[in-house]
Amino acid sequence: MPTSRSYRDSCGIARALDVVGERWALLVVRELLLTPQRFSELRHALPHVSSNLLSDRLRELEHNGVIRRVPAPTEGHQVYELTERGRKLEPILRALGDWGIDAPQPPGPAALSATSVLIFLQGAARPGPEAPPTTYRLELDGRVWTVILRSGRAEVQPGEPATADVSLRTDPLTFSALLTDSAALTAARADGTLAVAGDLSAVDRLREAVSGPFSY
Amino acid sequence: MPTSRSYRDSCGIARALDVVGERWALLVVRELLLTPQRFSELRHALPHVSSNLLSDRLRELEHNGVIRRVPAPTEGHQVYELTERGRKLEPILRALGDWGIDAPQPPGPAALSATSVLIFLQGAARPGPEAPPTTYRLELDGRVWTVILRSGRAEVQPGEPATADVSLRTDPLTFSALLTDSAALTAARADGTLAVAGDLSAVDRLREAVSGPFSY
DNA sequence: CCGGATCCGCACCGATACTG
DNA sequence: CAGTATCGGTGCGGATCCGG
Repeated sequence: MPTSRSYRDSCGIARALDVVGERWALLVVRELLLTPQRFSELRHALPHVSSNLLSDRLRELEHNGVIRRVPAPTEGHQVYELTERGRKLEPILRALGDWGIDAPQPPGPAALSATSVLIFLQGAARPGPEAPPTTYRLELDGRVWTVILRSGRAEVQPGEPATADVSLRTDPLTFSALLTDSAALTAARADGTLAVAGDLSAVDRLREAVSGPFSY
Repeated sequence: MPTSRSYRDSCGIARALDVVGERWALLVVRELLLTPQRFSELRHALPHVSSNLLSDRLRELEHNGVIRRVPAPTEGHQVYELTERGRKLEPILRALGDWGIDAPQPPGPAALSATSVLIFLQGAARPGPEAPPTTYRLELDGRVWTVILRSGRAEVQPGEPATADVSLRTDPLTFSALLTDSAALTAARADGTLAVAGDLSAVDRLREAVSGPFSY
């Protein structure tokens, strides 16, 4: 049964928290920022949420107009996607993520979803505006993304690119390491957690775009 | 005993929620946005939080570097104030409040703190830039605030103004009504929930600054 | 296997009472 | 005034089960 408790406060902040303040709610919204996802994908992206709670949150967020449940276009199943109202949470979540970057890492093994890294990449990458556009085919957790470094920023889209300068297949954690550690590329190729094809130097440009002088 | 559970997720959003995602935490931060407050003031501003939970949250937020506990300058007691890190949550809370404005009002009687209305006023008021500055002495819940309509925005400060065009004494809910309802002024004066002295027309300018053509 | 639903134990929460 | 102590209820976490 979905939760229904309120702060009983007229303030807009409290009313917002009445809707998206319950545990896991904002992380579900985060997962839907880049593309609609199905139940099992959300479970995989948020491995520490129990299925009943995820089910409750989805129902609650749907009831409050933040997400909607739609049949997937080509297949038989259904997916969850943000409504226009839910999409308005995007700048808030980005700001919250920037604030949380300075918070200590949780102890022990921590999850990292594909959406999380890609949102970080999208927000942090500042490729030199004069650099030629570079297109990446990125396969993370079995899903394909298109990343384009172009005109001073990183564009991230779900699905296959028309053409790609380089193709990567790995997990989100390894990909995250690629973005910050110049030695991670060869290490990850060696132990098989990363498969690369195409222009290897494009990976370095990705890292430089995130950590480089254009970052700030 | 303070809560200590984590999303165990490396994403910045999740780490931010590990710090300020527990129930009531962000509302405590909201209360401290305009001025430091003491324990009893926080209890009065958040009447639905139990004292033990408030105590836990304050300890937790202090431990995580969001607030700090300092001795009040002139008196014997102590107050809670935001740290520099805590203050960085201000734009996030304002954005969240804007988002929550479109959420339904909670059913039944709802609280409204002085800080909440003043934050709303500060964010929504767009007085005409050419209008002469107006200073208000505002007494809400026994605490005095200075509000100045000047150069296209509303400045809100704790404490007594040097001089004031008008003085108001009322509760936050009534003051909120003054900001949106042109008939509320005479009604509130009639039933004694509002005491006014000085330039009455200045109250109208306050409401016009919030709802007027300069609002958007 | 996917998309949940059911069950259970516990930590968190909410309300009240109590204390220095 | 500024919390602490206590206690019942419930949201949450973890596991298992079930229909398609």
